[in-house]
Amino acid sequence: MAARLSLPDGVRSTTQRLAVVRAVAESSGSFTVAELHDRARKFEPRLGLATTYRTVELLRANGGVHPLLGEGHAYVRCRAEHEAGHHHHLVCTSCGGVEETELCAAPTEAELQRRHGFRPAAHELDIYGTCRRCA
Amino acid sequence: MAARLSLPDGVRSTTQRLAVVRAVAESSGSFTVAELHDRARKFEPRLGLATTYRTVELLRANGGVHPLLGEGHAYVRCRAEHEAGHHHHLVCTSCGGVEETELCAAPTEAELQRRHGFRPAAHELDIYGTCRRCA
DNA sequence: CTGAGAATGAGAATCGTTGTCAGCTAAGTT
DNA sequence: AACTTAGCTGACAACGATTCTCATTCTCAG
Repeated sequence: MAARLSLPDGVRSTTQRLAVVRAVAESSGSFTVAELHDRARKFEPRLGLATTYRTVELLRANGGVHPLLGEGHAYVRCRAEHEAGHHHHLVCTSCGGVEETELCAAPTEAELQRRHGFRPAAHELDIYGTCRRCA
Repeated sequence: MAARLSLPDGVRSTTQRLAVVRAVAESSGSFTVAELHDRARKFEPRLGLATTYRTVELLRANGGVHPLLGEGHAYVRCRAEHEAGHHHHLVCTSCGGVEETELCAAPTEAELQRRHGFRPAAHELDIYGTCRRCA
């Protein structure tokens, strides 16, 4: 089931799309579509921003890229990367500080399927409480 | 501890802000800032959209409201629901729909204490994926 | 009660994203 | 290899959500 980073079947393989795929493959962490556009221009300088959006949407539908919560922008991140650098947030309600943790727990895919017919792709967990310093 | 739905300390309590807080308190599920603006106008018809945005930002910083990954819109939702029935959200990245679930999992308090010295009080889990209808 | 400065409404400005359309091109057909 | 045509593309207009500006209003400490 390895959703390898590639274009979906049935679409044409153009230099523009290949440039975007290559840029995603070379990127780590999360990035905006505009940043991706810049990077992909190294491979195909005539690449337009609209085409970048269209290709990102293709990859998203194909599972190669993930939408992320951002600061007003639609951030996106390579799926493999998403599974690697997985982390959650510990938010201190006293000082407002945010810490990251790799501790993770979530309902299983099987459970979500059975109870809700829902196929999970990603999750976000924010834990609120009191941090060490404020305790 | 109970993060009651209220304005942060140090800010002035105006009828506009109170109208927004009241509208959030009465809302369930997710909503856009524009929808919130409409609802809050019942209490304060002269309320402006910009002020609604400003107040939502106050509440967000204060933990009263939570941004969700939506269809390009910034969804927010009331966090006071925690006191009623504990539940989490299944957000469909295809149609933007939000479903509630009682399925719940989170790192244990013991683990959080040991690894981070963090004392958890509440948590939020948003699961993103594909809903039954969009599958 | 008063003054200082915080908060507001209205609407312009900004910015990310999507739509439009004439021209271009991949890829199957002959 | 040339032909055909539906799928793609870039440029830029359009759009909608969010933020900014600023003159005016209002809160609240003193």
